[in-house]
Amino acid sequence: MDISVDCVVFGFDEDELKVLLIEQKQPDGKSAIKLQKAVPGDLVDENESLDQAAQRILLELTSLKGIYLKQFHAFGDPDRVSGLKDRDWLRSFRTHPERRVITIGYYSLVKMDDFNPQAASFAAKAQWVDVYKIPSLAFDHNNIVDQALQVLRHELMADHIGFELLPEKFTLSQLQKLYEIILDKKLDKRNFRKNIMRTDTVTPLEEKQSGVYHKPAQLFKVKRPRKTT
Amino acid sequence: MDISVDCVVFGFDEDELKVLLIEQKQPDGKSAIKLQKAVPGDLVDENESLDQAAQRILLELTSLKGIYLKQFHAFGDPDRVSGLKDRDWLRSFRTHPERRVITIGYYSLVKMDDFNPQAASFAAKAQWVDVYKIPSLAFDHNNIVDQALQVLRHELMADHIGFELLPEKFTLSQLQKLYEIILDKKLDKRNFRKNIMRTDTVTPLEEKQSGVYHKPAQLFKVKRPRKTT
DNA sequence: ACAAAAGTGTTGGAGATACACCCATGA
DNA sequence: TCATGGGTGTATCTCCAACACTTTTGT
Repeated sequence: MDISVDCVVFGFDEDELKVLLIEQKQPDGKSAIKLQKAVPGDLVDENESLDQAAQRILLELTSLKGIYLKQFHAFGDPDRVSGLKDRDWLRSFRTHPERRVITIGYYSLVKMDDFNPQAASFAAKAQWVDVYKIPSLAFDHNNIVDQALQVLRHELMADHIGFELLPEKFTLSQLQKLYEIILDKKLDKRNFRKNIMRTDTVTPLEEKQSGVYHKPAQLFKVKRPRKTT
Repeated sequence: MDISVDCVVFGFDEDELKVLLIEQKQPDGKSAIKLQKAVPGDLVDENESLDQAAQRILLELTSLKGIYLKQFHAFGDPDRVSGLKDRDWLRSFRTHPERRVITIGYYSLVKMDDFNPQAASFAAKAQWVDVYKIPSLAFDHNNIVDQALQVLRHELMADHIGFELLPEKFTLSQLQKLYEIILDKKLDKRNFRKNIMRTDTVTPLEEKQSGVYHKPAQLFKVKRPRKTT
């Protein structure tokens, strides 16, 4: 049996919660394979831990280190790879195409700001897709993304990890919008601010927004160093 | 690489929260191997899902079906099997002793009442151990048990799964004691009862305790059918 | 009658919710 | 000066914590 790791990478662009999807790689020489979109993932190497494998995948794809990354579930149905297109792809791409693959799901939070500069280098193979408009994906990846989103919602409330998706400097309105989009419901502005302040994870900078067409907002940064798994 | 499933089986005996431990099997013919205690587990078969593997292990060991069972974490450090004794055991017992093994951790809740009748058949190889007095275990099983306990505490509060550890009929005092032992802190009797009643998961039976040396307690049963994963 | 656990309500404080107006800026 | 989002406080209610005495049974 083979073990792989799949990473559901979340990003946020002021307006939408996004997931990073790749096109499956085109096997050399063959071109008759129908490619599908998928979540980035790879087989675990002989000498790396699961966490390391997830980091490696993320690093190869985004050139970013020290990103929030967390294991959330193992997917091991014998028929999780059952689609015809999935099997075609495996046959032309894997050294052991018939081997069963069990995958460990990770989810990851990246600041799209840090990310975009690098985008050109892999733009052809990776793209951000609105989490609420995900197309049909390879293997059982739709299921994996769904579960990742559930876990993200839960951990957002429990551990206030939302900052991981925002730039270093952010306004409370941006933060609130992030919460609203992830949780998919509206929040009260005053109560939201009280709550965030009470968690004591955020400090105001000596700096305000500029160049906006309305009263400029106070900028904040995260207080405590953030966890990286 | 091989995949195994390990089950941390919790039980409750009115007084202590217990974990089911087995002695590692003695390989035929060889007797120089030092055996250690471990959590029950086995390699995943070619055609079963992870959940099925966990159920199979539990069934073989306890003859019980329909038990609460939940995946909680994958353990995949390349050196999670590093002890000398662990390697000795693998060498004499596994067909591919040097293969790396990644294990998926499950935890399970059983009613020790249902369980005890069968005990004789495997008493030699399995035993209940107080979760707060666990000896040194094989592989990384101490770590696995610790994490299972953390998850159990969390899910007890979130989903009120405590009933799974009690007999069909139970008193509120038993239930409270269970919570106190799992959470490792005392609870207020009146507040506890209010809380449980508010969850609306429990109904009184037309029956009371008997044969006790004090005021007999009302017996309750679970209201909603319990989940089995 | 006594020992042992069962059962039962109230009060005070903290946290959650609901809600509306003035402010600073760029156009 | 106007349009736009930024920023702020209070009243109410619900939830949680603290706390002590009476009841029923077996011995």
